[in-house]
Amino acid sequence: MMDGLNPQQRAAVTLPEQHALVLAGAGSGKTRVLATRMAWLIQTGQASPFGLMAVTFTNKAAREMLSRLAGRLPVQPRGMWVGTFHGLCNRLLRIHHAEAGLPADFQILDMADQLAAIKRMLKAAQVDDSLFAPRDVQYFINAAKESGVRADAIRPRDTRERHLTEFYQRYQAQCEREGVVDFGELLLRATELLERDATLRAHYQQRFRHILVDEFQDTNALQYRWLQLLAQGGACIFAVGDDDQSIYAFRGADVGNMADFQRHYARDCVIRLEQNYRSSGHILAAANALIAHNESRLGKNLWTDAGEGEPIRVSEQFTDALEAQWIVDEIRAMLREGQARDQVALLYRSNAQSRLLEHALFSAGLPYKVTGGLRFFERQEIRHALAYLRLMLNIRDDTSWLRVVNFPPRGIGARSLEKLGDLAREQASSLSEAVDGMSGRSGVSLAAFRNLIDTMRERTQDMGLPELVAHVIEHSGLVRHYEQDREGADRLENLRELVSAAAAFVLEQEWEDWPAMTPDSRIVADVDMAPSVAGLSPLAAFLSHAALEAGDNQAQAGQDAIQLMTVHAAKGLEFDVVFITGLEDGLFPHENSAQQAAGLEEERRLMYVAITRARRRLFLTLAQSRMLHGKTRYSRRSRFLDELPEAHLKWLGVRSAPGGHTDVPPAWRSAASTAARRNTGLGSSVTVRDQDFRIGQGVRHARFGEGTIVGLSGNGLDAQARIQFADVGSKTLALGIAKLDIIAG
DNA sequence: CTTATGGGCTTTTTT
DNA sequence: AGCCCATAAG
Repeated sequence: MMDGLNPQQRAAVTLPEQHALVLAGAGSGKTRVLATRMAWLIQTGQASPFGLMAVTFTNKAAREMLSRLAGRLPVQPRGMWVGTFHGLCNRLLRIHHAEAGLPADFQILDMADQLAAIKRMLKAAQVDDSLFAPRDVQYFINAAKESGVRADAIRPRDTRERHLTEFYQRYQAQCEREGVVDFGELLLRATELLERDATLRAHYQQRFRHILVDEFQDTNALQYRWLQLLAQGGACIFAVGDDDQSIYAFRGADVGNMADFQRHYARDCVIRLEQNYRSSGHILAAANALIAHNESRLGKNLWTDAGEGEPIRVSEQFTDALEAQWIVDEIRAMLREGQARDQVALLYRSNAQSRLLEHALFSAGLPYKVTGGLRFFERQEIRHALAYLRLMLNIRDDTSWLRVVNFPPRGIGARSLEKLGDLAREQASSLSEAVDGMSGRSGVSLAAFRNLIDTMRERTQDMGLPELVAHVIEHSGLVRHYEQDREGADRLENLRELVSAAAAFVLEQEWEDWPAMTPDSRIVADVDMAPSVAGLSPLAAFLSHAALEAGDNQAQAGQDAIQLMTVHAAKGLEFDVVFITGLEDGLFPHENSAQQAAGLEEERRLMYVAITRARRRLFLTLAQSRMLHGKTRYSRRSRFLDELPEAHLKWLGVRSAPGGHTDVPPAWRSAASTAARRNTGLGSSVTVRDQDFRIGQGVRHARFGEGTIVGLSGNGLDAQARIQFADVGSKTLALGIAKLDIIAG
C-alpha cells in the first residue's frame, strides 16, 4: 500500500491520532496521500469505514476519492461519508429534516433559482431594484450565510446595510414558507442543527473519529465552524491544503483558516509535501517564479528531480480566431505524433471563451468535451421540466410555480400574476392556494393550470421515476411546445435525455438497497444511509441530485476527447499538454479582480493553478483583439507573462512589447497577413465610401504613415480597421472618419 | 390583458 | 451573442 511513497508522504499517511495539517504543493501527491491514509486507517483497524468522514469541494474530487478507495478496500465505500460539504450537509438534513425544521422533501435552490426568488421578494417588498440590484442582494445574503450569520445577528452600519439585512430577513422567511433552501442554507442549517441538538451532536461527534479535509485553503468561516463542531468530541482533523491554490475567496473562502488551524490544532504537526511529481523543470520553475510575486504566502518551494523538459511556448496572435486556429494546428501536429486526445486540455479564465475554441475544434473535426459552462441541468428546457417535477412534490414552491405557470403559454400574463401575488401576500398563502380567490378569465386559466398540476400528481403517484418524468414532460405540454418550435429539436432531445438520466439515477440508487427510515431508527440507520438520500422519495432524491450535481454539458461524446474547461474547473486535474488561452490583461487577470482587495493575488494563484496542471508541455496563448459581448476589444498581454522568466519561455508568432505597441519584424509581415486571411471571426473585406479595404492591404495615413490592415470589423461608416503601422505600432481606426490612401496589397 | 418584437445591457470564477 | 424589459399589436 505504501509502495512508492516518499518519506514525507509516508509520514503523513501513517500519522498517529492527532490533528494534522499537510501543506501539499501542486502535484505533490495530495490526493494519493488522502486516499492512502483512509485505507491505512481502516486496514490497521484504527477506524471503521463508518467512523471516517472525508470532505471535498467538488463532486469530481469526491468521486476521485471514492474510486481510489474502492480499489484498496474490501468494503463498498459508497455508504461512507465521503462527499462535498454541501452533499454531506444535505445528507444530514435529509436524515434529520424534522429536527432541522424542514419538510421531508425540501428542495435546493441553485444560484439561478435563488436569484429569481430574490427578485420576487424585492417585488413583494416593493423595492426599487434600480437602488438594489438583485445580484447585490444575492451577494450580500450569500456572504452573510457563508460567514455563518443570520439576519438578526447583523448590526447594520449604514442605511444600505439596514435595507440589505431586511431583505435577507424577508428572503429567508420566504424560503421557509416555500420549503426550499439555498446552497449556503444547507451548511448553515446543518451547523445550527448540530449546535442546537445535543443528542445529535454527541452522536456524530462520537461516530466520526477521523475527519479528512481536502483543499482546506478553500474553506469558509462556516465550513470551518462545522468542522470544529464535529471534531469537538475528540476526532482528529487531517487537513490537506495549499495556500498558493486558494482561488475561491470570491465565494467566502478564507485562507486564514489554514493559519488558524495550524495555530490551534496542528501546532506540532505540520507536514510539507514539496516534491512535485507532475511537471517538468521549465514548467515548475515558471510556476514558482510567478507565485513568488505574491506577498501573502505561508511559503513553500516546489522542486522536482525530473528533467528540464521542453520550454513553455508562447504564441501571440492578432485575433482570438487566429489564436484558436493556431491552437488547433498545434494540436493536430501533436495528435499526428501519437498524443492522446484526452491528455490535451484547453483552459480559459471565463466560460464565454469556450465558444470560439469549440468552433475551431469542431471545424477541424476534432472531438472535444466541455466541462462546466452551461450544464445539462441548467438548460432552459431542463429547468422547466424540473420545475414541474418540483411542483409534484411541493406545491408551495412559488419559484417553480412562476417559472412554468405560463410556459408553455396559457394566457396567464404578468398582470394576472401580479394580482395573484398580492392576494397570496394578503392571506399569507402560496400562489397556488391563492388561485381560489381569483375571478374572471384569468381565474379560469389559473384554475386550469392548478388542475393540470394536481392531475399530473395523482396520475404519477404510483409510477417509477423514469415513467414519472416522461409523463410530466409530456402532459405539461413541454414536448408539444418544443415540437412546434422550429428551433426546438435540441431541446426536445435534452428532455428525452432527462428521462434517461432519471433511469440511470434509479439504477445507481438501487445498487445500495437502503433500509427505510423509521423515526426511532434515525440515528442508528444513518450508518448505512445512501450518499444522497435517506428514506426519501426517488423523485426528491433525483431533484436534489440535479441541484447539487449540475452535470456535464455534453453526454459523454466519446471519452477520447480534448478537454475544455475554466481554470477553476481544472483545479485538481492534470494533463500531459495544457494550453492556457486568452492571456491578456483584463481577461486574465480579469479586470473585475482589480477592484477587489487582494484580487490580483488571487488571479495570480489562479494562473499558478493553471500552469501546474501541465505535465510535459505547456502553451500560453493570447490575442491582441477579441470579440467580447459583441464588441471587439483590444488588449495588451497579461502582466503574468512578464512575470515568467525568459529562460523558460520560447516565443512563437507575434510578440508585442510590454508597453502595448507591436513590434513586427518586416519579414514576418506577409506571414501575418496570410494568417489573417484565414481568419473566420472578422470580415476579410469592407467597402467604405467606394474604397475597398481588405486584410493585408497596404495603406497610408497622413499622420501615422504607411501600414498594413490586419483586421476589419463592422460595416459601412461604422467599420473599423486594425492597422499595423511601420513607425507607430498598431492602431484601430474608424474607416468612416480616418483618411486613408490605398497603396499596395 | 397577452403575446410578439426590438433595443439595451450584460458575465469571472462554483457548491 | 443571448437575456430581460419596455413598447406596440391582437
